[in-house]
Amino acid sequence: MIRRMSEQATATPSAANAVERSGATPHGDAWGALSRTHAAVTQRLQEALAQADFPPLPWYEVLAAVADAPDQRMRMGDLAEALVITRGGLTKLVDRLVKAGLIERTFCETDRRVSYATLLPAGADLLAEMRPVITDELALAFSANLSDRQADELRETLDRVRGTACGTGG
Amino acid sequence: MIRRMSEQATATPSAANAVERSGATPHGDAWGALSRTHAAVTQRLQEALAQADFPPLPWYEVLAAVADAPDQRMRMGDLAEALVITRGGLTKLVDRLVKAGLIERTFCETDRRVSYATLLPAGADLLAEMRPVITDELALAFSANLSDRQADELRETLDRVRGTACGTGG
DNA sequence: CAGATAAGATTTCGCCTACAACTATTGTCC
DNA sequence: GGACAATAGTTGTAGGCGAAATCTTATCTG
Repeated sequence: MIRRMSEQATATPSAANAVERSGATPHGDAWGALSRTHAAVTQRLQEALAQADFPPLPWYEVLAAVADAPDQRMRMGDLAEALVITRGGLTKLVDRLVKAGLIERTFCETDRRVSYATLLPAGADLLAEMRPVITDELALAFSANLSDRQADELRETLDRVRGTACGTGG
Repeated sequence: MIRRMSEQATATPSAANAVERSGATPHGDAWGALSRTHAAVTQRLQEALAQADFPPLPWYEVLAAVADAPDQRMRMGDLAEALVITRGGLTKLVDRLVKAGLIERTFCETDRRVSYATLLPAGADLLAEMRPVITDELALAFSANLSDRQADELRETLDRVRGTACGTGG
């Protein structure tokens, strides 16, 4: 592990004094703000859900995504991509929701490889209860500070960044 | 678990048809963009580090934070807050870095409760190697799409949101 | 139609993180 | 000065997530 350490650790000790501060660049700062803001808001959402005795945030994300999809169902792969988690992780996440009776697995008849996560009434009802909690917290964090116009600009800016982060090859 | 389900699931079945789309609000959209962008960029950074045979992203964050601190050392609690992780989690994260010889634990003589994570030369050198990888990826994602001025505005906007998310009590 | 290749999903495994309980030190109040 | 609360870190435990291997089904090719 860390093969480069033994190579360079003693080779360039002067580097220790020449460390550039990452915060020196506007982009590094922007990334730091993005990262910390995401963490802070996520924490808030999780706390709010826990306090109301609701399931954790990933459950909400699954329910919300599936509910917004046509026929209130989504292919596992698409759902994983939407939540930005791996398919393996999603499989088990969906397992828990199925066990809780919130969604069910349905299967495609034309292509028997694909399976859907399909919303159940209990899931829709729970989602309806959870949404206000999330919405209120987001309103507190965003609406309180940003006009609708600003929020929209923020969204657009972030989407642009994400587009590059996803599309452009490394 | 999920006590509210049994209460409401059958009580308000009509809610299933009255689900509001979270994407309908500008703030919900902004949050979605923030969340997905963070995930996408994080993934990029992790991949870039792994591809260069470097330690994972949290290690970089520790090294960067400590390197930027006065005397290149930070109290555990402050470090945990800076990284937005729990103190317990940080203890073990620091354990790994100590074991790898990148940082060391030092202690405060005036208050013997506090311990510092202190940068070692090997850590500084490794950081110097890792920084370009991170910087390049961030430049790709941010500089390519945003002017310095836009990046700065983005940072300010996010900080404002974060301020509310942290400060306002829930 | 048989074999090869690709795509979708699941399973196995191990690491990492949060949560809660615990220890040790410091501060406060009477 | 001693009891109690508060603060700083660590530890023990459980659970979630990612990486890679596996299994099944589709599709392509001769």
